[in-house]
Amino acid sequence: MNNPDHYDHKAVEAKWQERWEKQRTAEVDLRHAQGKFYMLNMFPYPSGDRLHVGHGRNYILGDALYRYLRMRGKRVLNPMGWDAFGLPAENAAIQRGVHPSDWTFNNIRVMKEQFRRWGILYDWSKEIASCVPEYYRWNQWLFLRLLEKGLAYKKKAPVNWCPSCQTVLANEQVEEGRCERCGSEVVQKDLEQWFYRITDFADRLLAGLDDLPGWPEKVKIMQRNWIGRSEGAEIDFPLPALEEKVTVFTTRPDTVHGATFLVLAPEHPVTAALVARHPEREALERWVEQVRNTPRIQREGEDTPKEGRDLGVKAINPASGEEVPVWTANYVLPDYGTGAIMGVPAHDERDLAFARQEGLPVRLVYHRTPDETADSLVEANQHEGTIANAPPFDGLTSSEETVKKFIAWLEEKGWGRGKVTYRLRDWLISRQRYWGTPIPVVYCERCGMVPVPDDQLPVALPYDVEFTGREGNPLSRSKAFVETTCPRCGKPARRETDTMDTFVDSSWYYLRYLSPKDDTRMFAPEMANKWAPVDQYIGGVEHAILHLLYARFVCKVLHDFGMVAFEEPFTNLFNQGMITRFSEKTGRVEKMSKRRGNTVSPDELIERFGADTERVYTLFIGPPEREAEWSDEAVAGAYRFLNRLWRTAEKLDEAPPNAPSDRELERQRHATIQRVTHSLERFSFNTAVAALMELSNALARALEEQTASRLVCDETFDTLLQLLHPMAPHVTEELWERRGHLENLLDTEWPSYDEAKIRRVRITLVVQVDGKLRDRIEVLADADEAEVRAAALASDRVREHLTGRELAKAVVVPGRLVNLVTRKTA
RNA sequence: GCGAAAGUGGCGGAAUUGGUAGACGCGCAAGAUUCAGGAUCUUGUGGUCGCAAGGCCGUGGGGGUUCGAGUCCCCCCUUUCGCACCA
Repeated sequence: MNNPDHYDHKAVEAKWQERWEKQRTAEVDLRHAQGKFYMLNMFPYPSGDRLHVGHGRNYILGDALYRYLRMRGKRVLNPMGWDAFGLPAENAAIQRGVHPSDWTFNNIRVMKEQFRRWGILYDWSKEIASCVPEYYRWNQWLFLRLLEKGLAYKKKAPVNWCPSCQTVLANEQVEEGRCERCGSEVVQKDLEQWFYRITDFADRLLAGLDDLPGWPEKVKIMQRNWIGRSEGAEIDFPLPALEEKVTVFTTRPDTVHGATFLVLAPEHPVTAALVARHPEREALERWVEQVRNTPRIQREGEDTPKEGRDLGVKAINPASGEEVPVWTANYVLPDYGTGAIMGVPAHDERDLAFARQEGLPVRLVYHRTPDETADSLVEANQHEGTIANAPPFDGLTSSEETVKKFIAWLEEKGWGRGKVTYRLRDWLISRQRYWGTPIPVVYCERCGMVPVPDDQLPVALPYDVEFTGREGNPLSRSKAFVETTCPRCGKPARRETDTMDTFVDSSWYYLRYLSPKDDTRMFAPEMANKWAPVDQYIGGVEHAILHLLYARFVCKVLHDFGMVAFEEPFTNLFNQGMITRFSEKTGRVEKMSKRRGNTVSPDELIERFGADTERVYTLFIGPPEREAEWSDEAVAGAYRFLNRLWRTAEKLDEAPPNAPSDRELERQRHATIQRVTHSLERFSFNTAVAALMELSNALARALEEQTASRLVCDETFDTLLQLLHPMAPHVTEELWERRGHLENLLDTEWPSYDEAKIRRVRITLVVQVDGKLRDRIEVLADADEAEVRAAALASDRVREHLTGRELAKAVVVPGRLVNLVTRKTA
């Protein structure tokens, strides 16, 4: 590249990357935490695909922030690691015959090199990978503690099974009835599975959100919805036929008198009992089976059509004393509330639809008008009116108070009790796959399930395993792994072959960075309490629920164990938006991905324009929290900008010793420092780059027109390099060095601005006619009296109202807001 | 259906939070350079009327508050995202 129009970005970038690596620029001695700032990018999964510029946005953003904070004098820890367990590694093994471990470490090598080429500074001395025994043994250790406390347990339950991935999925991993990873339709299976009791923490997870002002509102709302707290009551409906009770959950116990039927989920145990004694038993069994295997959730839009069967017995509504029929229907979910509801068609849309469809009676509790009847009901009456025919509550109107009175009454009568229900389910952590953390328990014929003792950890994955793609977990076919002895009695025993969900790995990794090599404990609490919680966490919104909820849960557990002093792992959270681009395959602008064939390779981009160009363009593309469309053409703009900067450096010595408009360039220089500083505080990198382009243009113009002095041009240029460094680290370091500065640019102090130099005064002229306010005129000018006058005089609006003589007489005081009261002569 | 965010030139987007709308960049146009293309540089670029000076219109639509509204209030429309039979 001998073209004089371009600087040699390849040489410059290689030079600085090598120097940063050699000097271990990003390494932090964790023993000193004075002025600490812990920032963290979500650690990536080392998949076989090379990172594209869409991924780059995430890391470039983090690095720019890192460099900025460092220049602000913070002691910044910015570590990186690998979320290295997971399905793709195993699939690669099946498809290509590579061992998941070898495949993963090779990918790590490749990705690490990509980070280097972006000029990203991570403290690699703290690197972790979740797939090594030194890491995952602590997953096992934590599992054992949870088991001791009853927070980990095994139960047989209907679970989501992905037939394509051959494993179960957590609720959080099912989207619209499909596997979030491969898109296959998920089926329900009854399996023995391991769970973490996250539901015990539902209230704390909910309350904790209020202490996170640094989190996007959107994420907090999503978590609140996911936890789905609702207050109401459980009510027992006697079922004489079975000599037991059916308990329902409702948020509207005040409508209990209007319950004209019960509906049980098809999965409800009482359903099974009633089906068994039903005359049409076989037909009903077939129907139940079919409902259970049909996903409840429709693709989009409408609800699944309601379908139900009369189970042929009556229950007793305790409030009204009436007999009500007991049904089972597909619109009642088995795992919410008690899996059974009271049907109150008058006051619930769904119950009304079902009652109308099946010809079930409707009974009003609340009346909006005295003559309102059940037949006149067009749609369910949700919240309005006055109670009638529901002694002893007649005359009450719908309110929280009324609900409380009903609950108290139900409790007094022994018919029910107040109850809070959550949508949140326990976290299903078992996976029937090889490439994950083995669950450390063994099964002994004599002792049953026995936890592996701490001193036998880690339970390591065997390397020598066959990956055939046949059904079942490859781990269960490894004799060397499965066959063991009982730690309690020494008799032959079998190991658990389920492995843990990879979200277990990522639920506490931020703590491991703080003592990555400690082989005596999960992490060092004294370090954790010095450096954690994470001050700034950066990652995609796709983790708004899964990862972030689990990490918050585990943090609270560790807090309860006395291992950390805090309850929330991430103080500030930033979700960067996705990069999109037109896809030839789909014909639409979509998220950049290999599958859609719309990726842009940073390797080629860096080859042609350099990493700094990609960085500047990526940060300039738009507000980082929003989605942005990649433009192949617009990249050139960033490239031109950097080259112009390079050329400007060569012209600096042409500036004259003295020049007329120093003041204007000075003003702009200080204003730019202010703008860039404020922009970076708000993650507004796009406007920061714009401000720097403006300053760069102004400097180039001043040099061209010889209007600013050498001294001011030099100062302006140095400031430009400093402010630009977080965005374009290589080229700025190179220019900085060439200008004879001895210290690395990254280690310089962020420039400060002089408010007095940049102040523009806003002057408000109040125009009064005969003592009455007529108009108020604002004039913007530099903080100089003469200029204020000139600006005021130049204002058309002023001329409309005031004569020149009046203005000349007026006293102008420089300041933030100045009133210039005068009177208009008619 | 519920919840949240957002609608500004041909495009991505600015607007010191009520004070010169369209910064910065892309694209486009003209010119310079070049055998040519590309690259680079300079100038121009919201719409409209005008030779020009300048005028008028203009931030999804309609009202309102204000000397002044992209910004505040009310009513609509559209788009995106999240949740969705949660009783």
